[in-house]
Amino acid sequence: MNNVVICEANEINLKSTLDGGQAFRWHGKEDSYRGVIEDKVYIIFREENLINAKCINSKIDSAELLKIKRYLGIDFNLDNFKKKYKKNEYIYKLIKQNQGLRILKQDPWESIVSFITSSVSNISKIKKNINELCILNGKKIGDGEYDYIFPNDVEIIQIGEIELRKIGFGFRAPYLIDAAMKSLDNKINMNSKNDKYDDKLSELTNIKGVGRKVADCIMTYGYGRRDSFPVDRWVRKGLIDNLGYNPALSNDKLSELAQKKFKNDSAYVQQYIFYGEKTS
DNA sequence: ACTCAGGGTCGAC
DNA sequence: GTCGACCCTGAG
Repeated sequence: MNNVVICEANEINLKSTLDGGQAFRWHGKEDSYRGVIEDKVYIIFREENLINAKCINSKIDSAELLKIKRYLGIDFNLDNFKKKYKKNEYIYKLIKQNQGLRILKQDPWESIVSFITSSVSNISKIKKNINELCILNGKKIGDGEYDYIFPNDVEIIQIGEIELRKIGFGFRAPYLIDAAMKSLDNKINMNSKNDKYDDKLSELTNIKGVGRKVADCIMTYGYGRRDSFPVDRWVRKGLIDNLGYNPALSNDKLSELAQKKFKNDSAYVQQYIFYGEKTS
């Protein structure tokens, strides 16, 4: 189990990034988290002023180091982003307060399942649902409580709506089955990079249980898009209370307007508003 | 024991 | 565009 250095400690805040509501399978606290990326278990931790990673399944070579960095979104230049919003008092304050908060690049399928699950739920319940789903699927890859591979579309169909309801997915259970069927039928492109936003939006909102908000989350965290602006109740509050948006507007309309204003910074601006409003 | 709300969406009007 | 229904769970 070799340690590899990911970056300097001030480049990424592990707590807000790994356990702040964009991913639901990282367990730990403050400076050390354990979780699964694809089919391997990693521990990502701070030591002195460096962020390190180790893998319990195999040695981390240079290709795998790149994979981890890509997952953690280390390539995004937070300094430039911060400078750009120096004149926006509210956004600048949030960026300073939450230095090192990054957007992860997760697996599209896992994001689809996770954010369908997130509807009218809360982070602790989403984590509970998602982890029980992985445990039920049973592909264990380590000695830890949560060391399981995420179920694919076929496996979710095999588990079935009844079992999903039994482990607490509630009305979201049939939505997950619908998503799995569409994935299996190749109705969802898992590799799309340069799709037009509106095309990707309609592809995703075709899935039952996926409206604009959930689709925006999937595009942000699963497809690595930066032009999507998910608006939930927290982001709504931030936009209205602090950026002067009209409280009469729907979340969908707010998302559309914010996206127009922030363009390719949309995802990051949203992330800082979400985290800031939720933790204040 | 009872109410309330949590990273919304669906279907019917 | 508006409105009730939808499952479950932890907090107060």
